[in-house]
Amino acid sequence: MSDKTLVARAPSGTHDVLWPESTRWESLLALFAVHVERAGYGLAHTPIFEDVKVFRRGIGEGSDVVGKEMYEFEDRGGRTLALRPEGTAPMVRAFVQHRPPLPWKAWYATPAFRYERPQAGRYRQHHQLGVEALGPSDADLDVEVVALADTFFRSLGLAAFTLRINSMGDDSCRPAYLELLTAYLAERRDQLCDEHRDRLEANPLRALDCKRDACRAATDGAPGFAEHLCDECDAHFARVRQGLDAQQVPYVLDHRLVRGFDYYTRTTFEFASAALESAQNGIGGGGRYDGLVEMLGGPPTPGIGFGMGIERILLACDAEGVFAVDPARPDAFVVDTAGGDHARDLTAALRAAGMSADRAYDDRSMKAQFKAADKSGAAWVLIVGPDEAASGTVSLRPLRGTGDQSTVPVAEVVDAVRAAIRDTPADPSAL
RNA sequence: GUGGCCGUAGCUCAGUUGGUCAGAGCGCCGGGUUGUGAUCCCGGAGGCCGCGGGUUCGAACCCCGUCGGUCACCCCA
Repeated sequence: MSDKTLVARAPSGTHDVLWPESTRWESLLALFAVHVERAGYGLAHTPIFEDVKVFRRGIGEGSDVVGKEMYEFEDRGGRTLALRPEGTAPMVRAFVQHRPPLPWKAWYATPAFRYERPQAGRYRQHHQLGVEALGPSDADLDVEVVALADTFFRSLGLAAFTLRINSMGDDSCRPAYLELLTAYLAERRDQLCDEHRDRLEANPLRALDCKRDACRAATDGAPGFAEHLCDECDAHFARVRQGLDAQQVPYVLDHRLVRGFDYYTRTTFEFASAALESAQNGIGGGGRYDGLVEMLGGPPTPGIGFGMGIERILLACDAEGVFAVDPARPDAFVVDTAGGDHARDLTAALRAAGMSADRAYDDRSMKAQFKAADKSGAAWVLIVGPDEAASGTVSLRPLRGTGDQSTVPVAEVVDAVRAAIRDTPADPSAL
């Protein structure tokens, strides 16, 4: 393989986001920020790598993410670190380290790394938006978090998605339920698929969300966690459902919903897009993790949060034909066939006055410069040819919409463009 | 990590049973006489057919490997 093909290619499972797609990302981030900050969540940045123990303890040694998907490495000082595979554990680590006042409500936007076989909607570096709320065990906080995700998706225009929720109980009711489930599955051990027959004792919950027909049949009548919660968890879950109903957030109860991380307790939920053909249709998910802060060395502190995948959200938007973002168009484009001084100085003057301006380079023909102006989507073209240069003027011509070309003295150009923009409809494409 | 499919110009793709098969559309660049774009017309640049090896007189077309993509599984955003 030549050096060229070896180097000029993003690593497998990673991808570049260039303009104009990056404009969509920016918009998505901005919308998310406004959405969650309105609910009191503040932005937090944490390192993209952490001591590997942060993930091992929180997510769980037995999980696939920790067991076989982490980008783990040793730094020059001999520390064992890992690129973050998800956003919650690092945020909780930051909470434990700084102990901000409760309740602590924070949001994040971060890359996440998992060594998996790439396919559409599944990348080795993908990007997540999420929130975490620490402190209250109040079920209304669960409702707030879930509803925040739901309304965010809808604000993008997404409609073809479903929300599934379940309760994973807590320390006081999970052992008994696991025993019940294990006993039930043990009686049907022969019906389970190979994999889950082997994992029955280690993690019986996994069999519940197995997609193979054998397992599905065997688990169809299995006891659901929601029916075997302790009184406290049962009341909590009831309050959550009541709140979602009141907020008119559609959901379905799914006792098969088992999330992959060990830290989840009580409420868990997942959003899946029905518009995505791929098996990678999960666009967001999360849950309560009342024991995680302690696992990472902090005081007993309940918490809940969600994470959503930017790439998958955008794929879902494409599939539904929503959330198209128009790239920015410059206010003015300077066409200069009189040497280039005016293109250089006029764009600078316009930018200094707070307007956006662009130009062509390399002394191209007038036709070429006009083509460039058109492609840029500029609202106005400022023309400086030999005539204007000689008379100290600039011709101002609307590129979209109606209006005649006019000529103004160079000294008045900035003001003239400012006035012209003010009178131009905000949406040029509407013309 | 396991298995199926795929990999031709910037993009979307054609390329008959291996022998003018290196092409089209879009995009890009230039031109259509004297300074005005998005339409139209003409012309041009651009690809060692992912990469490496093999079979053959000869391979984009066959075989092997490798890299990448894609689909399913696993798991998840």
